[in-house]
Amino acid sequence: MLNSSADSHLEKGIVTQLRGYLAQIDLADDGRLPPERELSAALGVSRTELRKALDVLEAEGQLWRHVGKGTFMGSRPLDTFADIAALARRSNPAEVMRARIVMEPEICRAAAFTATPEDIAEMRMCLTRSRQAETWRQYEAWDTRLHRTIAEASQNTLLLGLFDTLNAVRRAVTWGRLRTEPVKPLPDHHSFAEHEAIVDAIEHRDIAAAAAGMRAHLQTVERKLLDRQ
Amino acid sequence: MLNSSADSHLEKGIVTQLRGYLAQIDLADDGRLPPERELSAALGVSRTELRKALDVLEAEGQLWRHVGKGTFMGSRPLDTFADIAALARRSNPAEVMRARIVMEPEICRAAAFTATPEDIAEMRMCLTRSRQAETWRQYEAWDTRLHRTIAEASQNTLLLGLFDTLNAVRRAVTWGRLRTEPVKPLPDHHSFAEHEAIVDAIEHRDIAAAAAGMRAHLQTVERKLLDRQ
DNA sequence: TTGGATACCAATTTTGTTTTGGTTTATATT
DNA sequence: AATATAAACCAAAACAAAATTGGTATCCAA
Repeated sequence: MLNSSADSHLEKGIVTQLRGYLAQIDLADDGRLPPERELSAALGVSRTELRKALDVLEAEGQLWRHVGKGTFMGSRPLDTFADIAALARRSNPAEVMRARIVMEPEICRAAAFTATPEDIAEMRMCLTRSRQAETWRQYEAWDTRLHRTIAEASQNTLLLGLFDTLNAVRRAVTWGRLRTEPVKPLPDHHSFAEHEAIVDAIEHRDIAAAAAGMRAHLQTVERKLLDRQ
Repeated sequence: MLNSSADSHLEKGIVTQLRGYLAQIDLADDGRLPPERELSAALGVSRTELRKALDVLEAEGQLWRHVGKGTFMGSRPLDTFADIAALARRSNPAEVMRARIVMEPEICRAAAFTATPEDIAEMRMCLTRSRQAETWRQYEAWDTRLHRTIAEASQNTLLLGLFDTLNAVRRAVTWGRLRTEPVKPLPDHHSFAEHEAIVDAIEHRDIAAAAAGMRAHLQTVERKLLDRQ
């Protein structure tokens, strides 16, 4: 009654039966299909045979499975590493600057639309404090706060969240050589004028100038950083 | 509400008592101090009075509190919400589209520089598969994969990480209205031609066209999304 | 040897309970 | 009248217990 060809035919039969079943049911929003125990009962096959059929479909890339989670149609979601530490480990200062140059000018453009007088007042305070800074640490604190205030002013919580993530990675990334420079920021430090140009542009609702100013500023930072001045 | 001198003297007494207590105990390494109910008993003060004293210290920035968590010494950690769920809760579809329009065109520009032939081959496969899609679910899977392949091709792990974060938020955000559209993507769906224009630009190393194509594509998506209904 | 039923495992999700800061209300107390 | 106290209640968060789920091994039968 049974031979090898009949066996494979039987298995293929279950696979096609499963294919039909999957095509007919409309699965949940996340593409999850019933647990194996239910599915085997619904199809009238043993769990062992069902799993063989699922193995085939998984090998074809039509579905993916995970213990405790379930079985899902489509391709396995790629491991999205939102973990700051993991990101910082794989990244480097050059990438951080690239990412800043991608994101911050556009965030700044949005901020020029939506910044409130309070936002701008806080930006101006950051400018003043950063000029008064007695140490590089203080300067960086006010610089960081200025950039974040601009991101806040965009009034887009998602962009702000992405900015924060980027910032956290920036802090976590290993920068190798550090401030060998003069102990305190000199009055003619390039950032001062650039920062003021940016805030001016935001205050005057000059969208293009705001974005361009931020881009120019970050490119200067990048150049100073990578060229070793 | 103003206090008489006698009242403020009393309250200050509790505040100083609390200060002494906090100086003497060695708190856990997370800076957490005992719950209010314990603390009030330990100090022999009613919870109401203790809370007034804690209000003072909190206003001074010496500690911060959060329901369910507890009371902690030091300054409240800057709420850098890299947490996807928290981000999704505060965000909305409009912000997601804005953020995509900010990030993806620039990522696409970078990809046009650095994409390998293998990257481009995978993009082309995504194009083909998305055209063959029999359901919206399948289409979206290949659409998502195309966009991520482009992000991968930028060869910037940080930008890729930010892209993944954005994508995770996109999936988690509540979209309200759902597919009322035809059961499967029609052959003249706008995305097909737009996607192909983007991949063509990347393949020909046309940096500007790649960025512009992606921007145009996402703006079309945004328009379709927000205008209708 | 093959297939089926069963039990078990570890990862994960779901559910329920406890804890915690915040708030209100009734009752003394002065 | 003003205010402190105690108690109860709330929602957010943490914590713990239970139920699911894919993966695997075992035993049994055909």
